[in-house]
Amino acid sequence: MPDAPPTRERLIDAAARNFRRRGYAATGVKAVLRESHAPYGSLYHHFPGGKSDLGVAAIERGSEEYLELTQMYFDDDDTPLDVCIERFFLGAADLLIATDFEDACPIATIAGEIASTDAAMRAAAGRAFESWIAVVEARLAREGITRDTARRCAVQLFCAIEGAFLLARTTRSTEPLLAAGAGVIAALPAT
Amino acid sequence: MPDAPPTRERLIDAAARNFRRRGYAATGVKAVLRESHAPYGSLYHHFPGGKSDLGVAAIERGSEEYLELTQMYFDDDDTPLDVCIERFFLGAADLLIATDFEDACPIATIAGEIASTDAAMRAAAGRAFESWIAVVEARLAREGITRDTARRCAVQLFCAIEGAFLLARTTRSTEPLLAAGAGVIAALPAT
DNA sequence: GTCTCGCTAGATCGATCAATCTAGTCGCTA
DNA sequence: TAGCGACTAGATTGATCGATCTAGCGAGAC
Repeated sequence: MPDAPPTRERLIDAAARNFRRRGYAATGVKAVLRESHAPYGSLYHHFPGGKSDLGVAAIERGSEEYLELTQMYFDDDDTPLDVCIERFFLGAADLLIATDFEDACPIATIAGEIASTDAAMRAAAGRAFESWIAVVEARLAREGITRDTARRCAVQLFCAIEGAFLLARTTRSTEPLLAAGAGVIAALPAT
Repeated sequence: MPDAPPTRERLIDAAARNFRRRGYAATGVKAVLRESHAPYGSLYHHFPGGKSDLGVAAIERGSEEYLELTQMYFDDDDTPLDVCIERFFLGAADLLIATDFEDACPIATIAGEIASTDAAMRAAAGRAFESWIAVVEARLAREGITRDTARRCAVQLFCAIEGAFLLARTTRSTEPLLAAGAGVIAALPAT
């Protein structure tokens, strides 16, 4: 494997994109293969567990992407907390507009589908949420907010944005993202 | 159409249950037919548009169910608003526990799957959310909260609970529901 | 050189998919 | 009782599903 984007990466890319937009069950492995210009053999070489393994990899890929995005917004302690939150939700709204309400959370659609049916994928999605929450929780702690409250506010923030993504994609409006962001800021403990 | 629970109702029941838990794409019409003890002919007689028509009906069924639930919590003006909200989220947590994290929002899983692929179902899900929001918005208005703020808080509440449902099912924990509920109460305008 | 092995390649498999089809049953009206 | 429309019944269709299979490529080891 010299340098170019290798087959395994192309497979995960195509899978993640399709799973996020169309859903896990609705996306056939053949479509993923076609998009990534890979044959059957490659898929089952890199992912012996088949579609489910590919799903886990796609979730982990999305998890890392969104973790970096979250860090970008919340690890900058020079920006006031409420501004970080506002920008986080506004950025999400911009992304939705830019992709015609197709790309929102990279793992939400999959997570909803397989929460009750695939333990491995469910666990991967759970780890993703926890890693994102940890970033915001740490920032809140740095603001001097107590441990329990920081945790609660961080969890609340991701509940708010995930729900807002769902309502926004469903109603084709960014209103939910704006309302949810404002709500999270309003619920911060008084400093 | 006389009175008894006819085939059409059994079809919608089975479809709604399966779509909500396993997802729309992952549920075959054959499974729905089997569970509702109905033959192919009946499905395409009652739902000429096939699976998609059945999906719309399942969303509308779920929409009505959850509308009634929301009204049960928020139309009682004798109970203080924050208590209504707390009970709403606690009730959701109880439901998740009781169903081993299978039954949450009746339309969330479907909505996430088809938001970018099926206009009719997406519109039905959008109408559902709007109808639920209207109930809470009206209650907030009755509390003397200004029109804009009432709307924002109502939207925020459903963002919070939908996101909390997703995180709760994914992490198999009711913590997100408790955190989200507390957040919505904390974000209410001071009275 | 030639052997090995990571990887590509795609034909092929049985199962299952949503949907269509013809046939038949039942209750109502005339 | 004859006829009609609403509904049930399920065999069948072609497409597509995820997965397995054998075959071969190409670069490094020795």
